[in-house]
Amino acid sequence: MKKKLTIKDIAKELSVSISTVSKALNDSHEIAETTKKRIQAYAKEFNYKPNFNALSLKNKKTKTIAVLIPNMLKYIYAQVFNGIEQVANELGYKIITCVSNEKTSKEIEILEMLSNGSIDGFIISPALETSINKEYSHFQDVLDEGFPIVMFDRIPKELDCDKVMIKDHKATFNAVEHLKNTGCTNIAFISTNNKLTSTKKRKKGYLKALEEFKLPANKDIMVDLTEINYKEYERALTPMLENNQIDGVITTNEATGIAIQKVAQKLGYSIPGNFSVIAFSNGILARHASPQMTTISQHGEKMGAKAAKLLIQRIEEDIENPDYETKIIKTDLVMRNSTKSFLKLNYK
Amino acid sequence: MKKKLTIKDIAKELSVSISTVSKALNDSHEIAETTKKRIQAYAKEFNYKPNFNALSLKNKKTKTIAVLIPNMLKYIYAQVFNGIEQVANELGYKIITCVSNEKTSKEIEILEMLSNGSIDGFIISPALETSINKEYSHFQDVLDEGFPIVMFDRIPKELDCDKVMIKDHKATFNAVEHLKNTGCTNIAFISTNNKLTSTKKRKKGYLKALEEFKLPANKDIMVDLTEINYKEYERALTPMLENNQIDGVITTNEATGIAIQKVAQKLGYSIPGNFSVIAFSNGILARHASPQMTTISQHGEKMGAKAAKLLIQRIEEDIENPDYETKIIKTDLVMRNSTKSFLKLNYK
DNA sequence: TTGAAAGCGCTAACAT
DNA sequence: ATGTTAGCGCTTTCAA
Repeated sequence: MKKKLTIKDIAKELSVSISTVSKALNDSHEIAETTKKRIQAYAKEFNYKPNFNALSLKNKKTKTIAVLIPNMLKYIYAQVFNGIEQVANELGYKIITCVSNEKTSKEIEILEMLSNGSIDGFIISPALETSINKEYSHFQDVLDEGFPIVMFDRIPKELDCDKVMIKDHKATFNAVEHLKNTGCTNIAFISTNNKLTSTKKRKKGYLKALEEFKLPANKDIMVDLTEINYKEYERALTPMLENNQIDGVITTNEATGIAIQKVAQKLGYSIPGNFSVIAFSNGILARHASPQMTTISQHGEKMGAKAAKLLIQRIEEDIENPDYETKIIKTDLVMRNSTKSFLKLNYK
Repeated sequence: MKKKLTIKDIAKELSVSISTVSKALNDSHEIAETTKKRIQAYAKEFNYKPNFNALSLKNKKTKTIAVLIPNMLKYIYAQVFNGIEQVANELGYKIITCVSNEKTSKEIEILEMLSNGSIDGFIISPALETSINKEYSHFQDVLDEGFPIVMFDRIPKELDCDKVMIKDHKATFNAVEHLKNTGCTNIAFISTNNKLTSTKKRKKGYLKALEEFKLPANKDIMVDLTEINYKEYERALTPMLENNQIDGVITTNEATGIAIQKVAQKLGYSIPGNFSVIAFSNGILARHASPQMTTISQHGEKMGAKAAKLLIQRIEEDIENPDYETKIIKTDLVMRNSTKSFLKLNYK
């Protein structure tokens, strides 16, 4: 790598002291206008840039945040990343992006690697393994070292830190309400990770709504697909539709929503004529499905943006034991063509 | 932020000199085994981690690479990111991820921000705006400063640097060949960014194949959808199918492939019975389409992995004017259900 | 075998 | 208005 221009070089070249150069470049009032101009002009001409590591070392601030997510290929995480990126960029922060691949061991490695002054704080959605085993000590360690963390999506309630989350139970409750309002009477629930707290909450909201609206709660039409590859979804779901009179389905992700649509169509149902589908996560699949799928939007970008704002605020206030906040992002039903329309759409 | 443990602290605590601690922690042979053990034990107990910025300042190496992509929401870029991430992680590198949002100005900003010692090198796919206007001077500036760059996907042939690319013309050529082999005789071509070099090459390969296989080349069935929102794709494509006897289509991306499938189905075609589709980019949409779509895989993860390896190699060899390499990633046809099957599948 | 000192690039308190 | 110096945390040369 080519040698970079430093203030020392400039000082020597212009026959002034290093500190004069430093002050001039920082536009200090204690430097004469003329020398300032001279120095600034030189710096500009030769494209001087203050060395990042020297500054970070001095300031004990890197203006860099770490984003730790389970998997960038999942649209929701890419959306969250996008939200974070926008805010970070606006506020002059860089992002170091890391992927846990749903492995606790990888998370530990990453936290270890980054808690050495590389970054000022973390935005994290824990790995599946971590969430299921509730192994949060590595997060706690990092918190104890004084790093601010903002958790999102899969949130350990055991950890005392800032959080950005959605109301999963409310989201499914609203989805059931909409299905009921558009005429569904036998609503199924399909999940893909029933050990995840968020999945449990989603199911809870579903059950609550069934009760509230006096709809039948039938275990045969509550299916969990954990451990089943998405290629097998259709096969796995066929019996449920064959053996039950289902007219509405809620799924905890898009791929499952698509699968159930295909199965229903194969069995002769018409969507949304006599079969409605609402899927969690307003991603790219729903928009391209046939018919386009009504979804529960978790507003990934908004989540990311909020998380980034919260984290950067914490970093910059830099106080010992702050009052941690939990921000709630409202979910929305994004109406498309897998559900009938209903005029009164103000679920709250 | 809490104060971190430094070698100075350890030195004081154990009543040895700073340099002894440094050497002990680096397992230097010039330190007595007993003192080494003592120091290492202490460091371990109190979770000492060498300060990243101090090391980077000293070594003029950050073990960090920048990834600059147009948009993380596009699956292909998320795939490339994934490939980069895996290799980088393996080789002990961090990744700073930046998004240009297809804007040249954002690219310039980002390069400016990162070329100050934050990172050791770049992996870049230029923004649309940049590619179309062939405005590459900001990349050249960074190269001139001595930063290694690996370009992928959209490649400026004007720039002298390492590159990882696919053979776009060969890819479409093979796609046409497969369609011909499975009985298609009137093959359409739909693109979405006809100003992009890669799109031009794809079209060239298509035309070349038509010629080679003596298939009709009809301008009415070569459509470009630049500037048209994906929601309008179906409407925009309907006339072409209505007014022509088309039995095969190649599209330059997945969303367009899905759209043409829907239009064809609406017009009564059966896929792949009398209508075949091959789309560029083996992403998530193709797998969930009805029918599942045959695609041209660009092997995003492989591209990313190769780019990362190449970049890190350049960083670590650190020589003035290396012989830049251009690596070619082979594309593949991923056979699904939007094309008929054909036994002899060895296109080369 | 251990330690003192210089230096990476920068800032800032403290002279001059 | 400008310069000297110490120090951020670390490595490394040189001296003891």
